Amino acid sequence: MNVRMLCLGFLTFGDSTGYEIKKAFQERLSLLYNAGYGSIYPSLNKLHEDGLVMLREEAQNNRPDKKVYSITPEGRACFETYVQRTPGEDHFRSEALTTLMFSHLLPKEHVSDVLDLIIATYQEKIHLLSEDCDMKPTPSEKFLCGFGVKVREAAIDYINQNRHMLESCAQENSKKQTDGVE
Amino acid sequence: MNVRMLCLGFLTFGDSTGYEIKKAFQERLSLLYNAGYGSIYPSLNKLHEDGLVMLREEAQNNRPDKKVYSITPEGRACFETYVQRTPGEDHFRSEALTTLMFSHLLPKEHVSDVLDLIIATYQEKIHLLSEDCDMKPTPSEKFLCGFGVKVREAAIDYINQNRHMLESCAQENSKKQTDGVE
DNA sequence: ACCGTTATATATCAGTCCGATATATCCTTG
DNA sequence: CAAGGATATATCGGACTGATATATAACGGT
Repeated sequence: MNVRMLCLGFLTFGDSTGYEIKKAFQERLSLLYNAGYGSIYPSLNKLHEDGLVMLREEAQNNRPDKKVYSITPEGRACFETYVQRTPGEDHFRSEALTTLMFSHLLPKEHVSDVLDLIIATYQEKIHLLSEDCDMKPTPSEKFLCGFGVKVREAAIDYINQNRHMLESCAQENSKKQTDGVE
Repeated sequence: MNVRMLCLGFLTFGDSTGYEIKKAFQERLSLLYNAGYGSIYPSLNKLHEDGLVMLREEAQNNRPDKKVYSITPEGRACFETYVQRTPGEDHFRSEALTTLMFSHLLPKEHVSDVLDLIIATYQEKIHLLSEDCDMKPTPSEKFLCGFGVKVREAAIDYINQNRHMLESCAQENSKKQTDGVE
């Protein structure tokens, strides 16, 4: 599932510009997948080349022409086939948790700070998602929203219950200067 | 946190070859980060150019020379500074859940199949992690292992409790051929 | 009135990453 | 004795990220 296919997917909901597709990624899919202009505009060009979308340019006063894309029958068929394939595996990447794999090199304080940061970040995300959840237009988005909340709640619980495992193997000496015992 | 820095990080545990670093990614960090040879070998070259690692080549019978890398004092200093930065945000990407954002285009059966697949995949991962957890050498890795289990358990619970939200908005008509009502 | 920020709207580019592929040999398993 | 997996290197195309560039309108604050 690459950005190209997801652009095509968003166009099944209706005509759209690159700019609007970017917003759709952010508002509807950012929990699972995100894409920037650097991926979206080239994707739309490629889809147009391949005849999977059509393009009409709308002139605007003192702004770049709006390029409105719409999906063609071939594009729709292509996406429907694609979306019925067996999906690949999930990927999770966390810089914060990765950092904690090197607890043996870190002052104890920093380990605690990173854990607190993770919890705070998750909590804020939970807060945002909980507010949004009811307003989401489709059941799919409500489902996803709830998913994001539940998983983060479980993560916070786990961290609170097990953080001592990491904090106890970090370096005791927090000061690197003028404490010279070594 | 890119592959280059993580290679440097693994070398704080001891000297290693590119091949062994690949294994370390897989065995110790694959829950959070994964890297292939296509990233690792160029990273090691760059680190060597920058004087952050040293290289000694060990000749072997009928095999490519083993290139054993070791971290230099500059490399160690660089990594310790790097690892104390405030870490960036987590990223989660799921092709399966992304697929489900397009439930309105999918036959009901397929939605159920994808949900079952997600659960089965998570359950298998939980099984593997549970077995491995006790054998992990460092507290950091035990912590992470448990994290992977808990989060997936929460995900499975959520999916089982809420899957009807997705299944009810999928297309009823499962057969696309020779059922021609439309 | 002015200034900073956000929103609209396009596009490109360097750096980075992923997955596949290539090469070569040894060891294990059926 | 063949097939497949482990050891060990390396490269390449395609894809993605984040930053940057270009313009202008609208809005709020001082």
